[in-house]
Amino acid sequence: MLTISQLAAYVGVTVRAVRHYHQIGLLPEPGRDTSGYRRYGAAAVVSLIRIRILANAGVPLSRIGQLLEADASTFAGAVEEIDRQLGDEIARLEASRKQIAQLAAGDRLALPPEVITYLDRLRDIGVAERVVAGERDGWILMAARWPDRVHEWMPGKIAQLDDPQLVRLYRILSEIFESDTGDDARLVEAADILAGLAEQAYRSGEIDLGEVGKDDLPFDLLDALAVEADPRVERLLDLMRERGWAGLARLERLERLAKPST
Amino acid sequence: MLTISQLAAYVGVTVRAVRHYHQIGLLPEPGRDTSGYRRYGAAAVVSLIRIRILANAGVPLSRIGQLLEADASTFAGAVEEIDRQLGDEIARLEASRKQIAQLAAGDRLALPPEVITYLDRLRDIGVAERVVAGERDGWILMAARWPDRVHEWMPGKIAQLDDPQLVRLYRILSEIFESDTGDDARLVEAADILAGLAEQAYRSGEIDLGEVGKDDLPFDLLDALAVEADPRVERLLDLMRERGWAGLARLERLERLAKPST
DNA sequence: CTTGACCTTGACGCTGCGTCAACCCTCCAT
DNA sequence: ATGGAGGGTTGACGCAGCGTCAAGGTCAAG
Repeated sequence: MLTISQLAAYVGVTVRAVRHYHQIGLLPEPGRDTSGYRRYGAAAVVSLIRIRILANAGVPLSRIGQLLEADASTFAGAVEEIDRQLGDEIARLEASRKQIAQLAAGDRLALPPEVITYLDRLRDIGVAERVVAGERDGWILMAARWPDRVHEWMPGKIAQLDDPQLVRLYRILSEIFESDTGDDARLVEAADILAGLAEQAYRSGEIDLGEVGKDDLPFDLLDALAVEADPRVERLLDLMRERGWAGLARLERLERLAKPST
Repeated sequence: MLTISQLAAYVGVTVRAVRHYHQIGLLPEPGRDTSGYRRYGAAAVVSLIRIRILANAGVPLSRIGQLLEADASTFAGAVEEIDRQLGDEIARLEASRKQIAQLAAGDRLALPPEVITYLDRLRDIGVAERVVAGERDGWILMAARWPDRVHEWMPGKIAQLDDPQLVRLYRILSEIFESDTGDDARLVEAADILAGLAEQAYRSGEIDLGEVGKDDLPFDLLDALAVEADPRVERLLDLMRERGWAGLARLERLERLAKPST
């Protein structure tokens, strides 16, 4: 008769595992000797080995009990199902691996490569890192809402960076948000340029976003994100409203001019 | 400002997950409104998205916090390590899949194919299913102790089945253990044949097991297994001892004849 | 008799949440 | 004003498969 540690050693499992199998009813509790120690016979060794064979094959403990008493066809069916589950699990992990490889390659953000390109172009133009980081977070929001559309938009966005007006705008914004002073004249200047660009886009019809434009939340979030990053953006929003435009990430023409808010 | 369910819906996670991230300090607790509800700004949305990007890539939650604040090289190193871990996990699962495929193919026991062949030969010879099952369990014990040696032994074992004496022995044992009567004459007959075979093997030197023979435990287990399967085996052991042999699975010559035990 | 190795039960820890439970808040229709 | 639906809150258990103390009782050897 074997003690629990001898049993465990023969089969190559831990004592704790054996006791666990007792707890869940997978391996029957053996008789005890006078001092209360568990004593195992050879049949228990065989049972434990068969349990481990299935467990090593990835069968969940909760199913091993049934499998050990199943007839051949039930067994085959169960094995097939477990194989499918293992396959799914492997597929999930391999998908994870691809994801993480992209993380390592990209700007460590898993943004589409076009967006990375766009952000790098901004840096080239001389845009401040804080502003680039804001843009990056904005595109994270966009990519989360419309993962498949973002790469359609980026060529247009990159092309827009050839517009000298836009470049000037970004540079002024960089100056503002890099300094800690509240230089209102600069903000007014930015608002004027932005309003001009909006007017131009509006007339050329570019501003039509299709059904994307109907979902307000992402654009509200983008504006809120900018305000959270720097409260002076609130003032910029006011200035835009004075000029007949609501919002910032998505500019909308106001029907009647709003009074400047207090 | 968003409620927790709006935040969760935007990012595509459950409310419970968001609260979990608060609990483990991965996502900072936001401010509360007058009624105690959590209220989230846009920055929280971005944080949550970034958390999910890493989590979907298989990064454990406990490491995501560090990763989000890591510089580029730290990040790259960590990503590499996580990729290795994912690779290990995938390898483990694929090993499991192979195992389970073998289970489905074999006698649903993961015994080496030679053993399956041997057991089938026993059935062909007319050995009772109970006895075959006993042999099977015995080989499970052997395969657990010497997984690499079993297939070396099987050709010899299979060849032995051509010996008419051995076939007769198996048939007598089948008769004995299929009936519920204690037919002692049959047991004596079996013991005589077995002793004869042992004598023959001993003289031809076949009985030398090398270093395998030095490990008593597996052979003790085999004998115990037989006794547990049918107590009449105890009588068989006695009969063998009377004939100068100890054990059953591995027969050893006794120096001086033991008195028959009571 | 002591020491060290082994046995016992009981209980918490890990991962990433799912799922009650029991209760409070808000808004809308009646 | 009220009631009900559909939010929100904390607290706690459950899941898989054991690892790892804790706080003892037991056994074999020196």
